[in-house]
Amino acid sequence: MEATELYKCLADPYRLRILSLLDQGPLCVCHLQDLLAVPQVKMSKQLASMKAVGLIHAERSGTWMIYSLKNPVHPLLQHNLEYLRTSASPEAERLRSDLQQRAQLLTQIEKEQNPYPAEIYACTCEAK
Amino acid sequence: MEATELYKCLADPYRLRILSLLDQGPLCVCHLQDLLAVPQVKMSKQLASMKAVGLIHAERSGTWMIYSLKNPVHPLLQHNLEYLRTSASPEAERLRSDLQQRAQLLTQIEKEQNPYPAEIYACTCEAK
DNA sequence: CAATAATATACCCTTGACAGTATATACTAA
DNA sequence: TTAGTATATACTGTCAAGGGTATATTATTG
Repeated sequence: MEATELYKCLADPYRLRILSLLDQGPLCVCHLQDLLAVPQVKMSKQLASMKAVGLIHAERSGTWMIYSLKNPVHPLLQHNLEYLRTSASPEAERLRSDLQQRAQLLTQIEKEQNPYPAEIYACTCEAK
Repeated sequence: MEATELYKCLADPYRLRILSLLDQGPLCVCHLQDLLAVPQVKMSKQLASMKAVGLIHAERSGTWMIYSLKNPVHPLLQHNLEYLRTSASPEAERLRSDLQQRAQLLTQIEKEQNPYPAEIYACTCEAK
């Protein structure tokens, strides 16, 4: 995949946030919808576009689709995510708060009564 | 400047090449036109757009406009250019060949009879 | 001032990205 | 099979990016 295509993905705040989240582990579409607070259709299309350029990968689990970064993770993507994770911009702040919310969501799924199948939680924990 | 804006700039191959070239030192529009082989109007517009978001900076010298990266160079840009400079993609190849051509152009300007004013050459050598 | 060189802008046109609505698909469960 | 849930796609409209042509601007030179 070309650098230009990757930059096009990174150039949208939502796609950037999705990639940042997926870098921590797989998530299903409904998780991503909740975390970013976007309508289903928008999420689905953003994911489809990144899948089309080979950045991410989808795997069905029942009615759920589990998305993850494609392996091996594009080194330029990794590079940028690592940078943003420690940078000081408002965008970077938001990425960090996304990750916190993700962690909360996962513990909630694990401990409380569970709207999502345990299978997905398991999936989000193994390095894909 | 927001990361998203920077990524939008990087998402165009020509803008990426321009930024890569300017990272080595200032250049005037006509140099950039020659190096990238694009029509004057296109170059002028790309430069204007990057100037508008505060990535680059222009300074007049006679009839010439000398463009340079704005100081301090955006660390995320620096990060990406450094990465691309040593990566293996076809795009990275092109960036490297651009830099070679730039070096040739500069020595040519220095040694042979000179279509550009020495002033500009001087300018391209000082770290802005 | 006239002519020329380098660069920028205005204008028009085409194309692609994105949003929203509705509908289709894939799967599960009763 | 019917209903329901999760996700994807088709369709439509809007808007911004980008290309090309022509023209304007700014400075230089004679």
